[in-house]
Amino acid sequence: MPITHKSKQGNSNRRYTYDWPMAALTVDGIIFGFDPADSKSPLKVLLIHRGEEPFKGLWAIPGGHVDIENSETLEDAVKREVLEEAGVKFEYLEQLYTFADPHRDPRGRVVSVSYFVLVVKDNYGINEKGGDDADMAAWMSVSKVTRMNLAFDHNKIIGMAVKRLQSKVRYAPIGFNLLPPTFSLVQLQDLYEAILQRKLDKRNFRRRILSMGILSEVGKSKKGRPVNLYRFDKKAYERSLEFGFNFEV
Amino acid sequence: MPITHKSKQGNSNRRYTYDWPMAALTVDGIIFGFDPADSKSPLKVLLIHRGEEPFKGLWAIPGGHVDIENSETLEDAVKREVLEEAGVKFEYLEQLYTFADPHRDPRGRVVSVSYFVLVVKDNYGINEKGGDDADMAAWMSVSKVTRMNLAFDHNKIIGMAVKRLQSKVRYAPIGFNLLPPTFSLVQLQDLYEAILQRKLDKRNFRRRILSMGILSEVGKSKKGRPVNLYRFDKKAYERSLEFGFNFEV
DNA sequence: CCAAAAGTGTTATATGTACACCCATGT
DNA sequence: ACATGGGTGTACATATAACACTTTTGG
Repeated sequence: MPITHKSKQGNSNRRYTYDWPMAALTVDGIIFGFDPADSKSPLKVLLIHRGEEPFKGLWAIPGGHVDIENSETLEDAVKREVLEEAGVKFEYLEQLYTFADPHRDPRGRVVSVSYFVLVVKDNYGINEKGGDDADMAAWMSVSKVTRMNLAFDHNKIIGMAVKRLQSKVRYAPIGFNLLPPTFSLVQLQDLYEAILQRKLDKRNFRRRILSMGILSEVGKSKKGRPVNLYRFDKKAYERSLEFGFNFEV
Repeated sequence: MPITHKSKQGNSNRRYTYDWPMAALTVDGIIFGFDPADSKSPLKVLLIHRGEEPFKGLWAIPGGHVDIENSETLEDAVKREVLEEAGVKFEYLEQLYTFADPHRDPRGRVVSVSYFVLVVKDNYGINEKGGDDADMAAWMSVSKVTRMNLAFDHNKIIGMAVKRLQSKVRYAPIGFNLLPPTFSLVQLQDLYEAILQRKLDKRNFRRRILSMGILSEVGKSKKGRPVNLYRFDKKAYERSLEFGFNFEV
């Protein structure tokens, strides 16, 4: 039975006893970022290089145990883990799916509630410790990651997260969470093209986005040819919602 | 990182001890059924009347513990609980959301993975034990349930399930799982109107559904005026999918 | 003056939406 | 013969999709 494990520490405080075996509860955060500098595949996901077994040497989604003792919520656990393991603060968080296959972790029954996280990649302060064997964080292109062999069932998890991002970005204004507060329409379109993995018509895209009335103009860029800059106007968006408005790209 | 330790204390009952407190893992099934006999509010959800504390006397969603000892999957747990508690076999099952608020159950930390279940209501064999104090199952109108005070956080759960049903029924052919294998277009439209809570135009609805080419005619009803009967043609639907077809109502 | 990237309208086609009467049956 | 509920087509409005050139700047 997979839940049986020898104890390693002779004197650990095993103070908590139950009538039945219990599952461990963890959270995982699939952290997406957008890096315009990589014009080939700007959509990134943050992974951790595992320094320990199981799956030592493979890349994995950041995550860890929920602190039941301190009544930690799942969302707080994700925030904590993502900050600890990846040094990242995020804008947008949403529960993705719960993975609970009995054999997904060779150490025992581990239930993972996965969360879908969007960050402005500029804000990162991740631990990119060169060739070190310890845990190390890195932004990797989604297109590359989906062809890698990841730890645990993390290929499946990332696959689901990417699908969710692709579908949700089309009917909810979540993409803005991947951009700095102020952005150009070209940047926004590049973001959508990276996520949806197809080219969009420039004029149709601009007309559609602008006609929604959820962007505010905040001036022009100073360097180079003046570019119109916008910010996402959350207030205007919420006002529109009340009149049955539907965001849709 | 030790996760679980199992030990026997004495010979009588097995005790399981851990280094940290653990959360209990349960599943809940929000079971929807469609009852054309109730023309006023035909969309039903199956609830259990609680015979014990906490929340004794209130109605709740059927559910229960996952059998970790026997490496039960979450889906198997839902199937088992729903069959045990409600006597129902179902057609369609999908994970809805994981509810894990630290105080959602007064007895301790309980994480519930909820599942969204569709059944053909004719097939039921539920325990409707009159005025008994024991657990008792009943089909209740969704419109009524959303105005009742349910046990635990079950109002929230049902609210989310109804929203999911409403959105998903529009872009996936899941509604057919609430109807008998053979049905008329009028029945199908009644179903959609009950779920979406608005009237649909008869001619537009029929044209749209038939033009998808995912229904097969299987003859006419014998009693009364002849009514065209159809079945959902899953094969045809899947073939269409490969050519980029999108179900949408 | 040339390269690079931002910005801008019009037209054809497809899709969605509104709407009212006839027909077959059981009573 | 009448009440009930199933069945059917058209016209108009709106939304989508395809398409190429001009402008502004820095080098």
